[in-house]
Amino acid sequence: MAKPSKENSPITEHLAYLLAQANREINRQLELRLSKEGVPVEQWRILKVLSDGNGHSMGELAGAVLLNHPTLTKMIDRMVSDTLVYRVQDPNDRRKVLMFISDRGKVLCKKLNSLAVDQEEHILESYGDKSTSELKRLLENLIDSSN
Amino acid sequence: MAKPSKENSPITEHLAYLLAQANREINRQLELRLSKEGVPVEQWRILKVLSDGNGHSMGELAGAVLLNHPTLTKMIDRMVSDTLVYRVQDPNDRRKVLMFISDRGKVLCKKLNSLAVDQEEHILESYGDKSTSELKRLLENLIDSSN
DNA sequence: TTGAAAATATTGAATATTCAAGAATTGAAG
DNA sequence: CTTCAATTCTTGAATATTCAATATTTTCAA
Repeated sequence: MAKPSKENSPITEHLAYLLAQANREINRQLELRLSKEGVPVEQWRILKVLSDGNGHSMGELAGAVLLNHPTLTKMIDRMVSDTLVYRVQDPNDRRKVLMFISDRGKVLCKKLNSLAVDQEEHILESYGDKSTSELKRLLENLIDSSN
Repeated sequence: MAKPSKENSPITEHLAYLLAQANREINRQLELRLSKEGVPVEQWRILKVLSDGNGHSMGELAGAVLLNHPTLTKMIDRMVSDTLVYRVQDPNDRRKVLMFISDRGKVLCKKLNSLAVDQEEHILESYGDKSTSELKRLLENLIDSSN
């Protein structure tokens, strides 16, 4: 009897693959909803983080919304053109730029939040309340243990 | 006392966000290992799927390795240049192209598999055996329930 | 205080991905 | 049969992302 070796196990059994697959699917669904407002998922993330009303530096934002620094800069450029957010130089550290959400951004963010909540509720229905919260817990732990 | 409304919950509590964050982190780690052989994660996936020795059509492959069709075509072009894989027209349906792994591809795939297994073992150590298998199970269910 | 190193954000060129259109083949209805 | 729609893959142009280099400001040690 051959020993079961991980090297030969199908890709569908790798955690990295399962995460990628699940992420792709859930993200696709969310994308579909947000496209009603013509906004990519990343912009929703940005608006949501900024909607606490505080100024957030680019570096901080990049980490929070899971984007590389230059990618974020260019996305913010577009959002500034659309007057959803605006830049202010940090008075305490002039290397930094603080990002703020505009009134127009707040209005859009509300609409997007409700579309996103729609999706979460759809997941709860088909996947179950218990599984969902258990999955969230495990993901949080995984993220913590990876730092 | 204000009602706790999902619309205002921080982004870190959304399943879509947790999945994206976990995926990004685990993928980053895997990327780091595979970079030892100078191979992107997607190419490892392709080689792994093809390493069953059978021919796989482009459409089938695209689904299995989580890539859009045109993106896969261009990645396969590179891998053909590197003689890791090769194309054969499907004799039963000449619209299709069957992809096969080459001997060189097989050798590379073995090295990559062992790097990937290293990572899985590293996760098992820091995150735990039980959590990992439970997380995998939940992810599989989520994926199933999304179809 | 000054000068070198570190931190922060942006830019431009190189790469990669995506969208829409095209080419080839098959299926199937009339 | 034949023609028209559907399937499969590729291509080219438009977009987006990334890498490396740059500019600015701050920090901190000498």
